[in-house]
Amino acid sequence: MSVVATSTKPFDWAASLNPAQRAAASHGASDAEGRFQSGPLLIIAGAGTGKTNTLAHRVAHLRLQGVAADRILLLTFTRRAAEAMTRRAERIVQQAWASAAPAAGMQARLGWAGTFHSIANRILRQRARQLGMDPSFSVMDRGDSADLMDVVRQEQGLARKEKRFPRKDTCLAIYSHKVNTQQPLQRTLEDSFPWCSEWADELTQLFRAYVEAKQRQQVLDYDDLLLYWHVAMQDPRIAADLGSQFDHVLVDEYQDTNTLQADILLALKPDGRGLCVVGDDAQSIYSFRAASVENILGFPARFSPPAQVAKLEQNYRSVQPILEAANALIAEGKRQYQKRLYSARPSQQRPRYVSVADDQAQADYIVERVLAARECGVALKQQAVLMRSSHHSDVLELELTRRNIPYVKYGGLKFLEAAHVKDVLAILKWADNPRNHIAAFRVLQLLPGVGPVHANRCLRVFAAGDYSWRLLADYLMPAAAHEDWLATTTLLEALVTAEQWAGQVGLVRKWYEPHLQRIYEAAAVRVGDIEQLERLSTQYGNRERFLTELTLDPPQASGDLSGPPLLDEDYLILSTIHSAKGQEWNSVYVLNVADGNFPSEFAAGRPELLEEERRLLYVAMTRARQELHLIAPLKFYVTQQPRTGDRHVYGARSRFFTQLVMDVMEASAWPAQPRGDASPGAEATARIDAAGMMRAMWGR
DNA sequence: GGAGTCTTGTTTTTT
DNA sequence: ACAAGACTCC
Repeated sequence: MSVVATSTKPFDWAASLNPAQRAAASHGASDAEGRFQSGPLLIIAGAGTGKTNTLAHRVAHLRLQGVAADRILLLTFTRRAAEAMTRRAERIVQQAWASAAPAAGMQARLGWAGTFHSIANRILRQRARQLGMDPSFSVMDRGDSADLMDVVRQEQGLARKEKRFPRKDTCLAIYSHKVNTQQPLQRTLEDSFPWCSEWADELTQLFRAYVEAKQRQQVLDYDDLLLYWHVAMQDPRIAADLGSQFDHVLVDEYQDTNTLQADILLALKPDGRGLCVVGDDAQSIYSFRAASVENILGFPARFSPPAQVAKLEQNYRSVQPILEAANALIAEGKRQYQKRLYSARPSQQRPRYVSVADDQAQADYIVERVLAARECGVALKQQAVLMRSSHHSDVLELELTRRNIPYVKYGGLKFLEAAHVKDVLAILKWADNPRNHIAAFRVLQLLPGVGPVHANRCLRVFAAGDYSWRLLADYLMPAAAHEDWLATTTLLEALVTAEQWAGQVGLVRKWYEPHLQRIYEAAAVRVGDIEQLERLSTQYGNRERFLTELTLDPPQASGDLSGPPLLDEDYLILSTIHSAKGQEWNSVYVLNVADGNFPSEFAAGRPELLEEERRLLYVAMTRARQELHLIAPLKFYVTQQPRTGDRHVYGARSRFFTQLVMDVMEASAWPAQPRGDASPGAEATARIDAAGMMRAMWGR
């Protein structure tokens, strides 16, 4: 049955789209039986060109052409993006229906929208039996995965080698990179972890044991979600079955997918029919997560005839001078889909390249400009400070706190990484999956007098008793822990037998409070976090969902210690560039634009990484609507040094700022008036800090 | 075997 | 700055 309302009614579903967007959104046609069909499509959507709007319209178009909501699969990079897109599509569909009676039984909400990882989670739970796995598996976050890796690492005696063996986080990063790129381990080591390449054999052994440990405990890490999905797709029957479940598969941020994800898509839609991917190769910034730009560059050629390519170049976000600077920057990059962003919004103000003396001056400059902009009516929320890595804002954060300017920071250390939050989650995870060794191990060591040895012994007995909670309660703990052990097993019993989810976190909080007081100095702040966790928990239907969703979609922001501000409050945005993807603000300030940071010193010497650094800066610049400030400290401090340390480097100008790029910027120094004899005046915009470079030659 | 103290080494970015 | 590991004392 086909439901087509658009042709007969005046409502134009695509009224807000330009011709290029409209073509992309409506790509395809109904066949003789009225079924909407489309060949593979790649939409190259430059920054700010209305990508979300276009994709939402495409979804809406599919719906209006009669494609059922549960036959569309929408894969996005974050949960937030999926929700935004679904909501938008829904609104368009409903507007269309308002002007034409909807067919009975049509519902607007998309059933399958989310990140690759969360969709994998759903599919795997549905089809676990077919894959010989238990549908009640737990999903481990990064921290837990690293801890498990460490346990295995210790067991294998790798920690006590003559020469230093890579640490747990590095091991996990190597493992993850290897499985996501699907290349031989040696290749991963050479390409991305050259300082570990001598350990290939030991790492192979370690990873084998790590995989076995995960299976024993019925836990999956992030990578497993993709890996198991990928494995499932190798089975022709499952692949065909799943492929026919969806008529249309849409993928957002395709430039940041990895080969594993590309293979899953290809197995889902081998001939590309119904497949539509959207992205911008110029914004590919996740190679450390094994994302491969080649996915998007090579997409058309994976099909025959090749996929159609639609290009969106009209930018609706930024004023023209910002785009000129961004275009100039990216034009110097290597392989890419050529495009030139343009905008209808003029401005007399070029992006500013501001030289400042050091970190503190950088913070002062930003505070001054932010407050000035606010006086002119630009809310704090409309301004964002972006940085390469999370700790770059340390000095600025101090200054903001001192001046009472509220802010929220995205990226960097998260809520879930705090020890006390992990403690609370650990006991919930244990109750949810008795075999979860990592969670149990953590819980046991909270008890006074119980360290790794007792914890392990207890867990061995627990496993031998086939994970019987009853037997566990009888386990004899050291005397110091007797009382707390009773409380703990009572709590576990209560959690395991609880009929409903409501109240469980409350029980845990009461149990945990004395431990918290005992373990931590300033417990008050941490109590607040636990309460917040409790509030958060009420939004989920049951324990497993809560734990899984929290792992797959952790809270993004952390404010200062007073907790996240109320929604109606105004606050400044601080964000890593990676977390700023897809966002936009009126004024944008980019921190530490100097060589060694842009590009990062770690990228030096590796051309592909250098290109990614350029794209990273490009992403940062294209977040700005009206005003863009790139701040270049002449001297910036090296991190990871004692409080009194004075290690710093004299930042040469970033190599990305060639003459061509500088020509479309406005260079200045701040403060404008020299503060003293040695402070940089207007001449500080001189191209080279020769003296600094001489010193920098000799290291720190 | 636990817990507290000293020493040493350290690659950003995150689903 | 910070965390992991080694070392020491109970």
